[in-house]
Amino acid sequence: MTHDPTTILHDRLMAAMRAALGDALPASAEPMLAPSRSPKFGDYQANCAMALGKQLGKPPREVAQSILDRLDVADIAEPPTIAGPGFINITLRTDALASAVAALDRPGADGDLGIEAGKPTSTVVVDLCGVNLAKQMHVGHLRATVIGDALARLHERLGYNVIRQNHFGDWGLPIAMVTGAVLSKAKTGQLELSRLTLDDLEREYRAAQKACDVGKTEMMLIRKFSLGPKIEAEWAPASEDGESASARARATLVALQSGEQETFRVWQRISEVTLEACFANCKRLQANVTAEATAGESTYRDELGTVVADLEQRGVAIESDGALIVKLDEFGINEPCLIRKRDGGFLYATTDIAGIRRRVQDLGASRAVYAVDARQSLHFRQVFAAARKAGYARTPSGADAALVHAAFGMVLGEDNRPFKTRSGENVKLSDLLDEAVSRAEAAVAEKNPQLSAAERRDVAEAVGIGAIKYADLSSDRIKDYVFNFDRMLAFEGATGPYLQYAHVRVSSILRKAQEEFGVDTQTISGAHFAIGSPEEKALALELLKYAPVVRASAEACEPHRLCGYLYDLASAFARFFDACPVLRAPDESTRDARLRLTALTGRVLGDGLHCLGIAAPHRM
RNA sequence: GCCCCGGUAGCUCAGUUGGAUAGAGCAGCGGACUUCUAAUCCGCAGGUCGAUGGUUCGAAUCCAUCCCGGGGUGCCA
Repeated sequence: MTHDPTTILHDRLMAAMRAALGDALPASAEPMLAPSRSPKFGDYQANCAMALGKQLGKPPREVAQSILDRLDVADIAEPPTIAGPGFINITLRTDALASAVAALDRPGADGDLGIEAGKPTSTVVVDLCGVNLAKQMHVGHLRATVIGDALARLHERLGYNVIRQNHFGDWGLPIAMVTGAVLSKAKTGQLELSRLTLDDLEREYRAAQKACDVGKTEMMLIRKFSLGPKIEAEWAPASEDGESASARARATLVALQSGEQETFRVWQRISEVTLEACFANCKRLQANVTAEATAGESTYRDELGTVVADLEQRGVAIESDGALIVKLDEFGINEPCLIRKRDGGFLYATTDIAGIRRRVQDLGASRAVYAVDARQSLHFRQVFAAARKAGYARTPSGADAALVHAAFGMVLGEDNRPFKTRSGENVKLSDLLDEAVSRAEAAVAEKNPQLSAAERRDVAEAVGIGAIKYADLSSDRIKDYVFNFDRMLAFEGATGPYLQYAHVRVSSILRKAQEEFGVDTQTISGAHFAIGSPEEKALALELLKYAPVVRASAEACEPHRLCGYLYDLASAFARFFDACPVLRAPDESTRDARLRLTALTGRVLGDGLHCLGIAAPHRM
């Protein structure tokens, strides 16, 4: 039997509504039960009477009264009251609140911390990270990695079978350009493959790209504005250089595609070097992105032809101007999805359609989430629609898989422009992490000088990385956000460190309880909850919200909801901490009750931070 | 041109299927430490929710039309 007051009150209200209104009750009617905004309105409020009053043409207060007349909640609540236009305010009985909180703490029918686990699982695929071959990770990847990993963790926590997909950009012409460049430099001994670094690769990538681009824009402008044969002739040699570089790249691509050994081996080595750095960054970010979760675009190379042929054959795709497109007017999208160029080449939409097909048909996803830049929004609308049109998004059971673009905004600098270094370069992710950690270390050294050097480093790592992650996750992901070390690492206010500090205070109390009184977690979990003070009550009510918040956060793919909740919880705990002495409580049973409340708060904070991928240290 | 996303306190942001007096944090001012780690807590002040109309018992939230900012828009990814 459940102890969750929300469930109980919901069901009782529903029953009372039926009894009061009978057949007149609209089928869609809901009690509209929600936690009250302010303690003066009770603990919960039901807002259904106003809506029902409107639908039935009766005064809302009358409707509320007739529901109350048939509402039986005496076992868990004080007598409900009607307020304002027809709000039903409900205050829980303290014994009911205590047993509800106790149920959270005791895995059972309500699950651990109120989250049911072990339900038959369905599969959710989360696209995240999205690094590119031969390129450093930068701030853009930060969001794709941090948000994607948090969404994966949220779903995992709810018992879904989660498959992460690091959609690695390791295929195509630009990739062939670097591969060709590295290959020739390796041959001449200018580069040693075994000592290849990501910095080498990035340098080669840029050089190769420049070599192919040379003269290109100039020639385009000369022709566009008809600047004459003389100027054209001046630029012709440069343009030819660019052309021949591009031709070499195309030749390399052909070699790569046909699996020519030497080229392939170099490409593999480049891939290895890139991913090694990527995994190191992810590990440091505490984002679970590994080799098993990485599926390069190259892994689709044999599927693209099949997919395109299938689409063409079934008339899903049609020819237009020599290209192959999927029209999407029926989805309200004017721009068709281009899946094959006039020259026969495939596009990134082609790969992404194949990606949906793989996720749903092969991996068995009933939900595919993409943590990708909001600028790709049209692209995903097109690709999702095209996949639906093709039937690739239909699961074996015949249901439509949910396709979700968890779009996020840009990271901005203080000037409200895209976050760049002073020289206009992308900021390397590893530099960003280094700086956050070193700033955190300075702060930790100042705040807690007793820590050993080794412990200080560990704490700084947890705090610095946690600060960046919380800052990234805590506002609505669709919005751009301004990156500011001072603000995210400021140890006051709604930050990662604040949450971690709350967790540390819990640990500290529990440690002392053990040291001073020999009270350990076993003993505590047997203690009775007694909700006395307003601070204890507020904390208890906050704890009850945890499970619904995790569910809503995962459902909407919005980690910021959990962030906001954890801040509220940490701050309810801080008020409790301030007002209610635990170890120096007036008597032993109060002490143990408070210890248990403290321990439970610590568990929820730790669990919540874990869902966000933020470390929860025991000291700081 | 068309499409998408934003606009809430000086700054950074929340705001559940429309609900009570629009909430936090920072910055400002004033309090609380022989500490369970003050990386905290309490109080004060701060608002034309971009604008105007509409829908209704009730709108930051829904509808319409504008304004401002950002992004995207058929052969790059």
